[in-house]
Amino acid sequence: MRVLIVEDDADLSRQLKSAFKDAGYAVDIANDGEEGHFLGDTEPYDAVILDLGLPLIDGVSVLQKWRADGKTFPVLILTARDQWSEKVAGFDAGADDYLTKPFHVEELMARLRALLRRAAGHTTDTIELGDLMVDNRAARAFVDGMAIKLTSHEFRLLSYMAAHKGRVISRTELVEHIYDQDFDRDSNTIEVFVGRLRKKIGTERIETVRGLGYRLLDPESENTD
Amino acid sequence: MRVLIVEDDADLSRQLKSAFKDAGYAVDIANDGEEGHFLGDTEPYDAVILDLGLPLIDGVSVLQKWRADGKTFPVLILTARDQWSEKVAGFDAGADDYLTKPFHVEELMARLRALLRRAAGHTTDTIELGDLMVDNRAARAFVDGMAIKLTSHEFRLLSYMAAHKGRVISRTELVEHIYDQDFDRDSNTIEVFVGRLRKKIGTERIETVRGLGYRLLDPESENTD
DNA sequence: CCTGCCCCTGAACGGTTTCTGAATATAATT
DNA sequence: AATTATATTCAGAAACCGTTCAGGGGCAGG
Repeated sequence: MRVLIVEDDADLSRQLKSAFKDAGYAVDIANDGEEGHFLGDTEPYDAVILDLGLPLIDGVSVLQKWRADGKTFPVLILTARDQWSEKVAGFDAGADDYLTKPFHVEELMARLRALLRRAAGHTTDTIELGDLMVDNRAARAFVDGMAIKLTSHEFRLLSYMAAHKGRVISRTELVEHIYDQDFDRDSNTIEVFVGRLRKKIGTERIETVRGLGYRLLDPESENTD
Repeated sequence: MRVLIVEDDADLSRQLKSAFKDAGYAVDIANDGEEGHFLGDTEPYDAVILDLGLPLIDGVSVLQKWRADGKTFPVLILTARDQWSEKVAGFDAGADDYLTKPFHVEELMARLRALLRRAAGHTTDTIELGDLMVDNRAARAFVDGMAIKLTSHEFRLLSYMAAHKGRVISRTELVEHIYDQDFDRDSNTIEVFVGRLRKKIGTERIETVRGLGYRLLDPESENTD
């Protein structure tokens, strides 16, 4: 983890740098708003600690610039005591947290951990198979970046197959996973859905394994020959 | 957005509930740690405000239990002044932010907005979807710069959908997040609200995904065809 | 304290999409 | 070529959704 500290009080920044290094972070220091802005813009930090009272450019402006440029790293701002209106301004500029000076270093560390933990909570909900992408969170599928319109059962089918891509999946298994309990399956609904799905995402993507079921092909891991 | 407040001071919790309702949130109150723990475990909150000094079970324990159970909603803890060691314990138990009593309600709101915003992956209080803008801070919406008159529930609906733009949101999820506890969802109020909202912001902005729910379109990221 | 207004709720109805199941056509296997 | 498995097509049925409306409740202004 790499952290940027933008702070003009040299004593404080040195102290913080030392404490953070001990805790296992890589730390950069900027002594004024200009330098801070430049570093934040050009280096890939995991988090930033930003003093609001800075020479050259003030902290809120630096933060606004970063956010306007699409920087998303978590930012913890440091403010003087009893400046709660300033804190609110900082939040509205896109800060994720703040701390009032003076503070205990231990508390700053705890807050930083909380921010990093939170930022890491990203789990991708999408599955890609060549130029086919299945987005389970949005309940959509894309071919070549183009959204495909699928009905709810079509999507369920695709989603399940995508989660088990490359494997042969029996009709029974499909039925069990895309329908709830009571479904009277002496009908050919699965074949019908596979047909409709093929029409929408391309026939060749779903392979029929005669006597066993279907297989959704994953171009990444095909050793076809 | 639906919020849980766990606070034993009845005056304070009543005051907060009223302020939050005015700001367009659905709010539940728990008066002690036990009730708070139960509600947080069983209801899908978007955020929780948790007092650390509570009857029956203390706040830190409640939080630990939630996190151990895999609850990920953002939690803002309230502490008495100068109890910073308690705050650190709260952070390590998985809190996302804290506020020291006494505080300005306005500041609590700003912090809550920041938490919700962060949970939604945004950095500002306003969300734009083409020429539709949702301002969560002012609880207003604009189309083409013109303010739209929305009732409180219409706004809640829009706000929640905007926070999850591009994603399909089920009716159940909508009901759970725009109403507080006691609501008998054997009705079609959601459809009614969606209808009214469409009439105000334009029908085409909310896509119906049959069998799944609704999706608020984000023109920035549509490659539909 | 009362009145009027606005908003929310819940139900009914009608139109539309989607699902199902069967019939028919095509492909694979022996 | 016969047999079996899978595809395709289609129509009726079911599920789903949009709309409308009346009743009721809360809030603000009188």
